[in-house]
Amino acid sequence: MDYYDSNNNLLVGCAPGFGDSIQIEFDGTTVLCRVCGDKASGFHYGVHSCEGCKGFFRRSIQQKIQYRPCTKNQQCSILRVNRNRCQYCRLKKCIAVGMSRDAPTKVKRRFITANSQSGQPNGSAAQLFNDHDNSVRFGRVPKREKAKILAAMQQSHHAKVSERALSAELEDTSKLTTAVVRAHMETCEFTKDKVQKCYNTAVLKKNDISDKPINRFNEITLACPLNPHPQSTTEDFSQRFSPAIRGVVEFAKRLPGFSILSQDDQVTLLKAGVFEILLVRLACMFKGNTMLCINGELLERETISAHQNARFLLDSMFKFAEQFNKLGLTDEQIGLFCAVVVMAPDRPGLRNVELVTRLQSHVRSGLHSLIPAYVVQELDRKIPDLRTLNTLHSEKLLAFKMEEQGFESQDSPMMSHTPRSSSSVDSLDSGAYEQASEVTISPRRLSNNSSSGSSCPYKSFPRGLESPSGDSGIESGACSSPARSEQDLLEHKHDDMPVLKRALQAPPIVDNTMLMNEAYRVHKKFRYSDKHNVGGSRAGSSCSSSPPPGVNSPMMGGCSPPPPPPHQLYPQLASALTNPRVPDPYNPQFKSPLQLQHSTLAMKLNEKPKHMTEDQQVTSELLHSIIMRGDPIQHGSNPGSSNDSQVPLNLSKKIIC
Amino acid sequence: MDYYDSNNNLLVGCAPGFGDSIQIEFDGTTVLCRVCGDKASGFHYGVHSCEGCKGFFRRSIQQKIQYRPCTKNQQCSILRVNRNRCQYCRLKKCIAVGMSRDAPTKVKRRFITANSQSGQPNGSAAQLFNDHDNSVRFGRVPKREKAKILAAMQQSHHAKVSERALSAELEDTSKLTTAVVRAHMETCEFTKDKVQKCYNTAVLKKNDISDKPINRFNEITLACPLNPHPQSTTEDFSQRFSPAIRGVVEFAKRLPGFSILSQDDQVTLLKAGVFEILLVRLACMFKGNTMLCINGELLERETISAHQNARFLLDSMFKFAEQFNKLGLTDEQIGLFCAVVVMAPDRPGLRNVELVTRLQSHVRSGLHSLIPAYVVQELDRKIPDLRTLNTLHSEKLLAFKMEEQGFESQDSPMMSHTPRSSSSVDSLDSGAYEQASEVTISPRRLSNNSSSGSSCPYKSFPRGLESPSGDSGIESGACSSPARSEQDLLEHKHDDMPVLKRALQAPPIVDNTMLMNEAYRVHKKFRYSDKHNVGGSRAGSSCSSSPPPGVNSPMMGGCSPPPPPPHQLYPQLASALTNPRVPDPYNPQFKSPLQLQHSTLAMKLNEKPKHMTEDQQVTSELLHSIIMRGDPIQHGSNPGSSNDSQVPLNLSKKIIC
DNA sequence: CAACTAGGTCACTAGGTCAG
DNA sequence: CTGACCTAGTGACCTAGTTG
Repeated sequence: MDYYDSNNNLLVGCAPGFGDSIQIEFDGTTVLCRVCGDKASGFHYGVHSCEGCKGFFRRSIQQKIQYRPCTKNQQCSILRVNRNRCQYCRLKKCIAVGMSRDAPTKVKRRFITANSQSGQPNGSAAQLFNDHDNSVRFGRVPKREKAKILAAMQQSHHAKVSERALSAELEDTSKLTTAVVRAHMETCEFTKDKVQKCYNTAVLKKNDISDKPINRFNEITLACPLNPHPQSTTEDFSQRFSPAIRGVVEFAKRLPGFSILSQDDQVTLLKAGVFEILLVRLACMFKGNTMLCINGELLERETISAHQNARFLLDSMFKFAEQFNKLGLTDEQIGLFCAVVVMAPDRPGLRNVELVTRLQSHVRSGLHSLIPAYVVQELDRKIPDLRTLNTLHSEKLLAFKMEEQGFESQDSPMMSHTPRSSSSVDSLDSGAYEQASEVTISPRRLSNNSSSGSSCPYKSFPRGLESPSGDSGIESGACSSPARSEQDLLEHKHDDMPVLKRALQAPPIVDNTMLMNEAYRVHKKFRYSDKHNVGGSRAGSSCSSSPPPGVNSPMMGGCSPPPPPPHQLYPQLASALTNPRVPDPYNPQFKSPLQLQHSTLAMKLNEKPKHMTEDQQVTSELLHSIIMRGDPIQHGSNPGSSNDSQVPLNLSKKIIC
Repeated sequence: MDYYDSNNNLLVGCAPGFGDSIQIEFDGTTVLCRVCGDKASGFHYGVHSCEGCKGFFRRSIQQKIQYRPCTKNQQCSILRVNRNRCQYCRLKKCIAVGMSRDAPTKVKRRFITANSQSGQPNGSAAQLFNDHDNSVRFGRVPKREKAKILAAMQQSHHAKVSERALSAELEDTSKLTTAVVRAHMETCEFTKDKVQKCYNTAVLKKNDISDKPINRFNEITLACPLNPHPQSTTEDFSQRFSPAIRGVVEFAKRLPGFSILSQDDQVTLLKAGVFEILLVRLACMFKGNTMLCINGELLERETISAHQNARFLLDSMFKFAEQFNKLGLTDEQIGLFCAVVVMAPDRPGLRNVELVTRLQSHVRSGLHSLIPAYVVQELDRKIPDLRTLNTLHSEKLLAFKMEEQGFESQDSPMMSHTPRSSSSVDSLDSGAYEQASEVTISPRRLSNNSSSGSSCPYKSFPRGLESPSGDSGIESGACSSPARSEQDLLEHKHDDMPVLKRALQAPPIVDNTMLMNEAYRVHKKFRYSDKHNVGGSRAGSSCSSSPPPGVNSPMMGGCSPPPPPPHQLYPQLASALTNPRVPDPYNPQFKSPLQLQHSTLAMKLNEKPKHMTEDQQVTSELLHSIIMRGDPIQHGSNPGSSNDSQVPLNLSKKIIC
């Protein structure tokens, strides 16, 4: 019982008739504060928040308090238990989640701009600007909104139910193992056989190419996702990189239990783990001193002219791959290991640590069933290495960004002249808190000391910052720093549509309306009163564009998040994340999906703007753009909806071989 | 009058709507510091504490002070008068009682894990995790919580009232004697007649067995609770051992006045005294050079191949039994003597020493009424022997643990890789105080010097520690060290549900709301202000989910601890401790009681995590596991609720004869 | 009106201070 | 170093005012 009551927060976008961006978090029965995760007492300053954060924000803006800047990395996680530790970050978070005295959500405007710039003023994104979204709302809660929340809560409850159902699956190790392995095989383009095929071809190619100028090599090399130094044609680069990432995302999604995590946590895990998984998956692309590029070309280690410091990263990767390959794992075993890596309960910012811990332990037992103990130990020892590489990779990306400025955010001019200054929070320009964006960045440089792979590079970085002191569990044994870097991988600035999260969420479930009773339990708000229009007549009518709650398909499709209303809101990654259980009925017509994708992506970012320094943000941006930019996927056909993962396979095939 | 004014601390879990783990201690009118027992000034760092401990803890964590390790046994009792003697232990205590800068209650998580690992995700322990548990709390105290405290204080007041009522009983020596004797007869399986019966049978058996291989003997022998070296099948061992312990616990509970002690003190007395009582009770099992095992087999002293040093213990026990039996006490007299042993005011860690002293003196006068003075003197001389044996026993258990590592804590992986390092406090992993858990253990080895049985072996142990200096009464004449070892008999790590304590506590009492006025008397906080909404209109309405204070049954049932919410929270020992006045209405359905028992047990431990060195913890763990592991008791049937102690009798019968 | 929220209030606590 | 006292917040409740 406790099993299901533990805070299994679900974050759902509630978008019945309008494509607004209100996010609600539940712990199953109660609406949670978007800032700190405490029980929300209502909708304050445009955001569901608790009394504490409400009061804090009120005081902050009333007295225009300039909190003294965070002494850490301005990335403190804000949770109920520690929300009073750092006022700076708390306010930042408040703003980040959209709190504002009146202002309708800032980000929306941006979207228009970005959209029109992309040369497609005609879209059906019109609904986007209907917004009754998260601006301050007085008075009685509109029925529609209530219905939304109810629906969302039902969905949340559904998650609980499915978690229950899942528990059986989890307990059955062999079943679990099968599921994980299948997820891996179906989403990974770098399985032994596939790679071998490419390899054979590649060797030939290599000979063909060898007479071409060295530049050619570089170009190719850099396109490899493992190389942090993308060439100038970022488009191309990301185009190749993206499917691999999508594969990872898809993999995670198919892991038993993953979908039960709150979307917040799903995103956190993905952001933190995607590169690590990629590393593991791509390990088999390294052989001796050669590296098989995802475009099918084989390169020698020496010929890869890595950018200065990148050499160290490259060497580390070769070393890692070599050692990893030495283990001689089968694809099945690799898959399970990847699952363990994804389900890392020590990623900073995780809300439901306990659940992730449990999930990981299940996967781990699956791993144990497939691998002798000593090998498992070996694998465990690889995890710190992965994290280090993860960090290094982020560092490299950052360095690249620093030097080349090659990545142009398509933002408002404000962005471009202070490319690294603004925190992930856009609303900083909403008045009182410019200071937050004025913090200068001391670009982190990678020291050449080749610290052993299992050390924590973060800790030795010259930052001029206090060493993180026992705050959010960052220093909890394993070095979790890379998670921080990667964490906001998908983060961006334009918009705050929670596409990722929304895409992740399961279809709402009917019934169980009495959940509403429990929402805002403490505050008796949003309490579901059955005397009112529940499954009812009135609700349906007032929610003309959005069906009534409690009704099944149309209602769920309309009033609650999943089958998403705005037609072009689910491009690639988003759709990659879309829950397979939600068939995507939306029209696949897209023109120049690039920009749209961008803004789309952007949406989810704003939703998870925690714990990142400015430079990390830059990294994040770049990665993000890499992920999103090029990936000319057919929208509408939901890659996750088919069990045999046709889409990813096809796509990957185009690229890999 | 002073009688009732003396600090009769009551520790109550206050859990109205949620099964949290906040503990509050009262001296009847004032909230006390959980660390030192001084008057609390408020709820600091998640714990009711005084200004001193608050400041001390603050400085400690702010400056990350590493206090130099306790020169004694790291088990100093922390009281107001001596709290400044040992910073190390003070901080340890602070952490132990749950002080933390943020960290929501550490241990809670564990329970989930342990529980789910046991393969029963569906339980009804749901309420456990609703928590607004003891994490830092700012701002105004919620009404609900205030109500809880009020209720708890009422209960405390009730205790005073009942103590008053009890005083009559205590004053009437004959009545008291009757009650004690009855308690003994009803809970002891080793009364003369019963033993004699077994003895007769056993002699025959012995002859049957005598031709069996020596191993057989060992096996049997080792299963005896008096032998500290359990055989590999701990399950079996503990299965036999456990009922006897339960009998002792039940005995204590039935002692007039015992229930009036704070649960803290009840636990302290029980932990310290259970083995000594057992020794007394089992003395009649020794006859000449033979020992009747609880499984009904008779063994000769020489045939018992005791583990090296255990020989000494065994010899000591034989010697003790011989001398004790020589006194030729009746069961009645033995019962009274046992009562005197339990009510030992010199157990370290006792809060209400004075009350225990008083209770003991009453019992003692009962003893005097039954036994000639010179015999009483003889008995008094036995007490130091008992303590020595207690110590030896603990030592043996420890040694066993050291050698065999046979006892595996079923904890989270984190626990397993540092099996003995973490103190009983789980919150150590909450960040700032790793140091406390990093104390290295110098495994205590039993020296071979066979110091005479009546000396205090503790003092001669090579520990490299300073000799204890007048701190907690440790060297007050009798060697009370065994108490220390035994003290955390019930201690464990998973959880912090104060089941034991809660189980011990009496049902809440109504009325007398003005007690609130007195709480936090010095600090004018929590002062009950009748001008405000007390029994009042508004309060009632605003406290919709929790009934208004001052109202009778529902309020008490809901807002205050005793009728405990989580169904599976009262397994065996816990239920053994359950106050008989609270019939246990909870469903007896249990799956795999082992784990549950374990975690259950675990709960209460964390609540009493004081004064033990790491090795003692190990001992404790083992003992604990012994007690809890095997004891397939039917839950739901409260052993304490029936006056004739059916359950213990039945159980014991299974084992004894 | 009923259902909500911004803002005010003031019971509370983390942290700082400084005599002891 | 300790702990009684102080200050600057914090957040649980309330009220006035807003909206459906």
